[in-house]
Amino acid sequence: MPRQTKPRKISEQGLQLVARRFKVLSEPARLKLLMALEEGERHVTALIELTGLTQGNVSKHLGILMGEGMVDRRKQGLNAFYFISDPQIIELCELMCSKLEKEFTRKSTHFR
Amino acid sequence: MPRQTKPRKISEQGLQLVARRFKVLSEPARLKLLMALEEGERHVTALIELTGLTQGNVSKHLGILMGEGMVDRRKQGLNAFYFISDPQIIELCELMCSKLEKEFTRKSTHFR
DNA sequence: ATACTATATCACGATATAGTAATATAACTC
DNA sequence: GAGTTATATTACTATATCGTGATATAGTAT
Repeated sequence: MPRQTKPRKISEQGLQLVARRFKVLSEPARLKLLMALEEGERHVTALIELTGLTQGNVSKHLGILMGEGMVDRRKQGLNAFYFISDPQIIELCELMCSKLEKEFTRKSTHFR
Repeated sequence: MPRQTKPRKISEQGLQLVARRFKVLSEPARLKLLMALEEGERHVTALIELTGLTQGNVSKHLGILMGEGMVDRRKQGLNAFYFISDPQIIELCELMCSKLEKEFTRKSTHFR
């Protein structure tokens, strides 16, 4: 089957940007946080409970996610409410998940 | 705007699998290799030239890509021809690229 | 068998990143 | 202001992974 889309020409720098984005998604802790934010904004303490991560760790990873523009924050009093600022990120994760699901389902049929 | 898809429930193990897949894509060297394979199979020496990576390094990264089932190999005499075994991987990269492209294009308009 | 080529693997040093514990900051309450 | 709570930041250790150089393996040719 031939390809539908033409190969894209990407510079070294472009590749590094792409790699960095993927790297942000390559950490279970950050994926956990993104999933916890899927249903709407959450403040840090809630995220600590939802994810089981420690406070400092949550803060750090949220910082990384924010640095890449995947989440943003709204401060209100003592609380910081985080939310997903780039819904396409969730799509990417969804795609990867359904990919894996299909893959394993397919493989499992080899044993029936 | 409300979400179209329901949040997915993923176990700790599932998250780790997803993270691992993303991690494979989080390396410029491996992205370079995948891009070089986009137009069809290539043998290792060709990949060395196309990517500018060293031989050992190419072999190592191809091994990692193969370990995750993203590429596969066909041996023919002295040569090893690698090819993309999971076209969806390319889709994922495409998605990330076009995402970044749009994002930067949009940002650039803020300065006109 | 020897020599040669293509690829894979190994051992290593250097770097990056995760997690933790401790501390700093900032907003609120009294 | 003193005390308290929520979050951010810092310093540190441990681990993982990259790239490299050297070596091993396997196919080919003479």
